[in-house]
Amino acid sequence: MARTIGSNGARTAEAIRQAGVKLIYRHGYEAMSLRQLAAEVGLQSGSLYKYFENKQNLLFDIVREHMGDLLVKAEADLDGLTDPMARLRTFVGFHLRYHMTRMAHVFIANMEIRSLDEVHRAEVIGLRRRYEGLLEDILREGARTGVFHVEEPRVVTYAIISMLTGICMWYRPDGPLDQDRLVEIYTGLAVDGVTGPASAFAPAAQPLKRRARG
Amino acid sequence: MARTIGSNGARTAEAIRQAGVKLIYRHGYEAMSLRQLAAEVGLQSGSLYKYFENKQNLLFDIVREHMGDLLVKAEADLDGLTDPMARLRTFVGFHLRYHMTRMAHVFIANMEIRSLDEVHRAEVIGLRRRYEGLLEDILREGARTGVFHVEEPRVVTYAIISMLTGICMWYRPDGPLDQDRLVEIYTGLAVDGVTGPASAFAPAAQPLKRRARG
DNA sequence: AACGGAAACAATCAAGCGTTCTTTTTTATT
DNA sequence: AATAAAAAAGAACGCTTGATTGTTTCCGTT
Repeated sequence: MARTIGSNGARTAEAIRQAGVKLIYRHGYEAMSLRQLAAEVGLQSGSLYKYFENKQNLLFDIVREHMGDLLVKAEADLDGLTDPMARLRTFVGFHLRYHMTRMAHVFIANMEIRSLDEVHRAEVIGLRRRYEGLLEDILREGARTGVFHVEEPRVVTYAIISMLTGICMWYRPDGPLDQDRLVEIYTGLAVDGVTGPASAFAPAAQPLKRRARG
Repeated sequence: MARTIGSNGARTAEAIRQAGVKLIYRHGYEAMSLRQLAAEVGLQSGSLYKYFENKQNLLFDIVREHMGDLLVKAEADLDGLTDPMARLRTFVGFHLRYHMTRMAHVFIANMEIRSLDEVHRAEVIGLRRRYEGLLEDILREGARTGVFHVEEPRVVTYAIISMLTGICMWYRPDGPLDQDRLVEIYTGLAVDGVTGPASAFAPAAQPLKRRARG
């Protein structure tokens, strides 16, 4: 056999992409072999090289497209909103919904950055930094106008994004709580976290019996 | 050559452990080869098998010990405290400090669970569940006594733990903020998040221009 | 109907993998 | 000093890996 009946380059390319996401999500980039990937799509491993330069580039393509998509869509959602509180709520809602519907992509983009070579990694990290910058700017503006009590916007940005992204680790579409409810809960946590009184003070020493010894 | 001068089993075992953590952290479990690990310790790859049964068991030993340690030390820190607020602050402080001083272990334990075979994974997940249960119980008790406004303790547990654990992704000991300051910030976020008003209501529809389309 | 390019197969390569086994050297014990 | 045990070397194993190449078949266009 050689070219198979009904074969179509565009369709195969998309199938490889999807299978790649699935397998990298499940086994990790290094652990996924190209023969495994080829079998998933119904090809021989050598045929994959019609669709990417090498294994590394497959990963890079997937991750970069994801990060670019995330950034563009977040900016679009925030576009036109000026009130920091509205922007924060929008950001939280967007981030959560995006992550709940693309868990595999998100997981890969966050976890396999280390598997990218230096050049590719730098580009992806740049995109991520721009994305984080969206939230950081919101927090700075809210702090400036006094709506938020945030002394360290950078740290709080990391904290909130970690909190939201963590939903990828356990969310299941058929779980007891639907997406809207989860967005409510997380939005409440984020809003309370940046508006609450505790972060406005330098708190007294914690009532610890003893410190963590770890 | 065979046995090298000054060689000592206990010391080598510890060196292998440490090098294993370092390499798995840096490259991932699958990507770390035993020849790489052996070279790091100054051995031949075959000699490693005096110290573990196989590669899988090395990972399991590292992860299980970490999770067990985390659980035991958290329980010790919380021991004797009854006030939910004090317990929450203690938990947050413990978790953060532990994660700031053992970033590699934590990262491995969280990320390489999927690389464990079924039996080992089940045991590790059980330990993790017990650890999460500590916080969940704190939240439930606080909600019962009315100090906390938490409707979904399970979800909020995941949210807080993700937020805290995320510090492993960026914390550097030589950064501008010291551990105490970071504990303050994160504790403020957590406390405000569970005591603030927003989570007490079913919030109105978000002021979104449009929903995330991801 | 014929042709050129697209699509996939099939075979191959060197390198590296985890693992096992035997041998050699060092250390500790008597 | 002799001996047993510990520690590591080193060679070998069967396999799989990512990657390359040449060939064959199908398809869309003219």
